[in-house]
Formats: sequence, structure tokens, C-alpha cells
Amino acid sequence: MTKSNSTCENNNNGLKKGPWTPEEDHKLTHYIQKHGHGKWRILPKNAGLKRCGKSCRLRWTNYLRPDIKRGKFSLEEEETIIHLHSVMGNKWSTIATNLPRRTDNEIKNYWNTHIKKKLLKIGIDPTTHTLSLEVLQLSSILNSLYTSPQFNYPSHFGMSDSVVNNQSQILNLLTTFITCQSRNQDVMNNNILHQNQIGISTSSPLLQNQPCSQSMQLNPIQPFQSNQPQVQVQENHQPCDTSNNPFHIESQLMKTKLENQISPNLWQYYGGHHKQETQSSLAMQRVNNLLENQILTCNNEGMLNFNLNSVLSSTLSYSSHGTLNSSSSIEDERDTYNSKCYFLY
DNA sequence: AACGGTATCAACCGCTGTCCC
DNA sequence: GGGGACAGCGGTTGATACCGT
Repeated sequence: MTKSNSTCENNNNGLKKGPWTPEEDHKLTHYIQKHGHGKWRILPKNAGLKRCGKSCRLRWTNYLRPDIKRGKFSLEEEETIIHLHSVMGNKWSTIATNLPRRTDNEIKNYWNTHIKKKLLKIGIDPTTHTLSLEVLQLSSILNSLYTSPQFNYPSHFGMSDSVVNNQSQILNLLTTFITCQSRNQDVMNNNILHQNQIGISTSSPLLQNQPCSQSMQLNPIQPFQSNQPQVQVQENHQPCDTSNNPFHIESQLMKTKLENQISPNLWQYYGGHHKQETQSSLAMQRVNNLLENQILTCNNEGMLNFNLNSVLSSTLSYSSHGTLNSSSSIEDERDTYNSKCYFLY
């Protein structure tokens, strides 16, 4: 089969390319209204157009068709696109069938020019629809550090406050995390309440190679000193008070700023207010990512260990293109801290 | 006003799938 | 089964509108 026959252009034969003129649009529309479409190869000749059939077909299907809806996408449409993309990927034509009167080309363009950037901005990988690994690593370590009463961030990193405050990107990531975390917390608390009511065991299916419960939620990571006895995690752990966190006010401001840029429903979609199932699968993916990268490890007691060494290495590597510097104090502290994270079911 | 960088989106390209002879 | 014609798909390009300096 020859491929070139089906494409537009071998057109050194006087066929026009480029933007369509109103006259051409009128000729095409008029012809199709009178004769219908189809037989695209002979259509341009009959319609008096110096275009190839494929060009005519695309112009009609993507622009001239009377049933096409043009203009700004609504929030509902945007959310539909994001949801469908998370399920089926770049299947633009399939996605378009779920958005009446929108063309696949328009949806594809909108994805590439708007949605993709929006998701990246809030730290979500537009390909996998999960929080990027950088966010996971950074947010994990920051959360771990600030929930530790002994930890003085950022001096622990050998950085001055001004240096840290200039790390807008990092603050952005932190903000994303805190936002998602707080929303996760709502869902998780509901789950705990529900499970306590119906008496579900808290043992981890993940660690027992069993299918994971749909209600699994990632819980805040609890830091501890490795030279101290490990304290068993309390099941009814309360979220830590963030009001004294040095990042809290600024991150809340940035959170508001970010939230104004995207719809509340999108936050819910990724934040887990009502989409518990989706959020659970996201959490599962996060855990798998961390396990794959040896950032989480599993000990003999079935406890997940959070390897701060790995996270420090990764995070510092990630930050190295910014102005964050590693310092000797970091090296000194690497072996001092281990963190444990746990999951509630 | 002029300029340069960025965003947008219509249009194109290359390829695959399907139908028909 | 093979080949041609055509439709459809997804990735990419390029003209131009827009915006900041």
C-alpha cells in the first residue's frame, strides 16, 4: 500500500497550502451544502478549489462544520477532558466523542496549550496524573522535618531564611503538597471513622501482598530519631498543628493564589474530597513509585520505612539546578534521621 | 512606537485502519 | 490475499496575535 497517496501532498501540482481564505471557505461550504461531503479526492475539483481533498476534509471537519462549538472551554469541559485523559491518555478522538460539538483537534490544542501547563503548575504530571516524584520527595522531607519538634528548618539545611524564601519553586511544591495533604486528611479521617465503626483491621494489605483497599490513604509521615526506641504508631493519630510552621502563612497565601487559577472541582479531583477511589489509586501509585525508587523500604515487621538518605540525595539532586546548596550539616545529619511512614486502612 | 519573547490554534504531515475491487 | 482509495488519528509546525519591556 502506498502511503503517500493518502496524504496531501505531492503538491508541486499547483495545489494551495496554508490558511484558508473566506472565498475558499465559502466555496467549500456552498458545495457541501449542495452536494454533501464524501469523495474528498474529487470534491476540490468539482468545488473549484485548488486544494487537496485532505485539506478540504480537515477544513470542513475542524472548522466549517455547522455543528461545531467554538470558543472558550467551560470548567465542566475542562474537567471532563482531564478525567478522560487520565483514563485513556492521548486518545483525542475518543475524548471528543464525550464532549459534544468539540473537535479532537481543538481538544488536543487546548490540552497542549492550557491544561498541561495548569497541571504542571500544581505539581501534577500531565502524563500520569500523579504528583511528580520531585513533589513527593520534597514534600515528604519537608513534612517530615516540620513535624519534628527538634528540627529547625531551614537552619538544619545550612541555609538562611532569605535563601529559602527565594525558592519560590520549592514553596510552590510545598504548597501543593500541603493542600493535597490537608484534603487527603479529610478523606482519611472519614475513612478512619468509618472503619472504626465497622471494625476493619489496620494491618496493611500492601505489605502482605494483598490487593489494596480502595480506601487506602497516604498518611502524614512521622519522624523519629533512629537512636531512640521506635514508637508504635497510634491509629487515631491527629494531624499536627501547622499554625506555628514557618511556611504556613506563606504557603496558605500561595495556596489561595493557586486555587484561584484552577477550579474547585479540579482540586477535588486531585485532592480527594469526593473522588476517594481516584485518590486511593493515586496514593497507591505514589507508594509504588517510592518503593521502586528505594525511597520507601519494608522491614521484617511489615513496617514501611522512609529512607531519609534516599530522599535527601534525590531532593538535593533535584534542587541542584536551583540555588539550593548542600552543606556539610546535611551530610552530618543524614545518618541521624530515619523516618517512618505508615498507612491507615 | 518598536522590539522580542510567548501563546495560540489552524493546518499540515506521516502513519494506520478499513473498505472495496 | 494484494493493492488502491479514502478516512481518521496523533504529533508537529508555523503564522500571527498578544504581551511585556
